[in-house]
Amino acid sequence: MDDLNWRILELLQQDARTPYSEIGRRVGLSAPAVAERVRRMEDAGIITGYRAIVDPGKLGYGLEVFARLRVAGDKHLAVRKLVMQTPEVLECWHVTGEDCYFIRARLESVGHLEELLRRFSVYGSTTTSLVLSKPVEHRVLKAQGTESAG
Amino acid sequence: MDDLNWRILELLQQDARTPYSEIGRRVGLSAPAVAERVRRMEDAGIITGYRAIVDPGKLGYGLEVFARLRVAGDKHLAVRKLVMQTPEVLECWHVTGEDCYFIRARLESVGHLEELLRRFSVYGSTTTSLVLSKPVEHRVLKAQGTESAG
DNA sequence: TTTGAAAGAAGCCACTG
DNA sequence: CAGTGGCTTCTTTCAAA
Repeated sequence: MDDLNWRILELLQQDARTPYSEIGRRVGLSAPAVAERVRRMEDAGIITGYRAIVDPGKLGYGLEVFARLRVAGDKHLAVRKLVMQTPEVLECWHVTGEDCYFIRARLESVGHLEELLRRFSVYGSTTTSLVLSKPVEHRVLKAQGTESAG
Repeated sequence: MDDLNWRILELLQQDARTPYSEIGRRVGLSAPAVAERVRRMEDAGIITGYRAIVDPGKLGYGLEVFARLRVAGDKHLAVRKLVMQTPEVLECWHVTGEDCYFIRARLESVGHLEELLRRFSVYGSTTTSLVLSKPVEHRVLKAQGTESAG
């Protein structure tokens, strides 16, 4: 991971569809050279994929919530299965602390939320927070100080 | 948002670089027709961008944490400014409940975490959870039931 | 890593249902 | 009015140096 790779990575994080030719123009490399560097970062697992970002609010999911779930010791497998099978759950983290699972979900309505919480409360107590706004949404990962990885 | 648009959206969420010709093949449309539908979803704000997904762990940021921040009434602007200026913060949500801000950050070490928490504790008390694993990481948003938006 | 040639994809247009 | 097919331009890929 030299400086050129970081700059390529920044550009692709901002717009995954930037043509290699334009990336090359900006970082001072030919298109095939950029393609080769990207291929290597993919192979190394540094770049794990390319995604279109959609706005759930525009698709009928106006409610975003965090539900923190406090789970009894032997229910973990069941919880994992439930979150994986629940399409409303956009992300789920297993974390340390009293609340074992952080669940971020997108819902159509408050009724929809109540239904979701009922499904989860089988496995423990939930603490729910509505998302009001997002001061930081998709931070682009940049090189900080002197980096080396591999 | 008809069924075709949803299928196009699913494919682009899975791989933002899927060629329109291949999307067309899969949904039964010509490439220009797909391009036109994508353009309209972009214009409508349904698709907000395309991003390369990177693995911070492969780039020296082995620690992922949630820090919940409880903030006094008049410190909100300062907190927003701080999270926006802090590169370690990947996402930040302003939420309802006792903890006003949920902060997801990527760090190099425990020492790095301590330093980050010190910066935030100026504005309130923090509750930190280490991320152990992610049962759900990037859920693809799909049509549920009968959808209509616009 | 670069260059140059070939394959492929995207954008533009007139035309069709 | 959305979709198709052909054409042009740009991009990617592969070979060779």
